[in-house]
Amino acid sequence: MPVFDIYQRPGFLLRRAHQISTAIFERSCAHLGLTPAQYGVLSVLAEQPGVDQSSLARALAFDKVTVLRVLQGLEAKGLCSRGTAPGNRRQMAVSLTPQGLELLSLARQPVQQAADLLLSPFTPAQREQFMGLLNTLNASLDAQARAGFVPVQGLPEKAGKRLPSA
Amino acid sequence: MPVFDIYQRPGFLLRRAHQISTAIFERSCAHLGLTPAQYGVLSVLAEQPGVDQSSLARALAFDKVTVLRVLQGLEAKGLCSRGTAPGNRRQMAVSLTPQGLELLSLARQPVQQAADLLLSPFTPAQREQFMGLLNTLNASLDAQARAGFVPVQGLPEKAGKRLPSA
DNA sequence: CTCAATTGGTTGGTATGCCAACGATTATGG
DNA sequence: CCATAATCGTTGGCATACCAACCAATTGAG
Repeated sequence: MPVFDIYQRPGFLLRRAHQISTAIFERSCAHLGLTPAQYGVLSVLAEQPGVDQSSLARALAFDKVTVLRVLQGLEAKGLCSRGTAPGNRRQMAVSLTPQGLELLSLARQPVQQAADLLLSPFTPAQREQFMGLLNTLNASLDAQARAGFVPVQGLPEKAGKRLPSA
Repeated sequence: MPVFDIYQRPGFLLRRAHQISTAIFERSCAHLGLTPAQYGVLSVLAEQPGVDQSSLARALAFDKVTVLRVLQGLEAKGLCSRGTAPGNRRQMAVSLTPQGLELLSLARQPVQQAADLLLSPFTPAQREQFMGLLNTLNASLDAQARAGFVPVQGLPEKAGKRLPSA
């Protein structure tokens, strides 16, 4: 009789790893009151000022409702602002406020520390393997996810091809 | 400037992989109306009839409130039953109903198919690597998680031999 | 150009994952 | 033995992740 089989299901291991990951992130950024989702939104806003909510959701593979709620939270804290997009009255143009940009810069270090801690059980070679395997899984099974993913800036490659590099 | 850096944060990749994993699981078990969390609870209940809710939570690394809510859902569907534990009036003894056991047996196949699909992007060697890396990460960073994890029955050779009170 | 299909944002609902706090009960230490 | 600790279940609240449905606006087909 091996170990209780649920403990060797890939889904269970992924759930636990994700649970650990968010705990580490939130502890690193506790002094900033920043969650992983909020950090992701701020990052995209810094890269694409004025994006609409649907594009923002796709850039992070979030549900559009989730993006709406995260934005409402950020807006209440004065970190971003929303307004009807010029040229398309059904879109909302979202941008960082100066405070949002400031907070994002303050977050860089703790976010990096969180990532380092998360990978700390691995050797450098294992880190490469780990990231590579996750990228492979995510790219291959992209279509299985319910939330669409259209990476920002990468000149969305439709299916497969990554690393724009040029 | 490489790819937008958030896309290479391990936390982001883990989040996406977990998102894909749950989507696959729920699609596989949609005809049974079973979520990953519910399947986990049913599995532990089958292994440890009469467990209390806190032990159940620890066996799955769930928050005790999450376990409570999942159990309320399962109870409403007639899949488990709860009652004051004999010998300890503050504990709830939880057990599977015959329907719960039946549903669990019906779930085995789709759950296995979900796991196979999740690992389908990998070669057999990569599957070993992937599971191994996740196990290493989870074991090493166990203390970072907010929800405690006490595996059931597994005789885990990692830190802290548990072996419940006989 | 007009009507149908699609898209963008919102609302409301369910499920998971946390926290803080509470009463009840049990376990511990003096 | 008794006062205090810790534990168990519960409630309420917040954040993420979905779905379904809706309306307003835009896009496309004929």
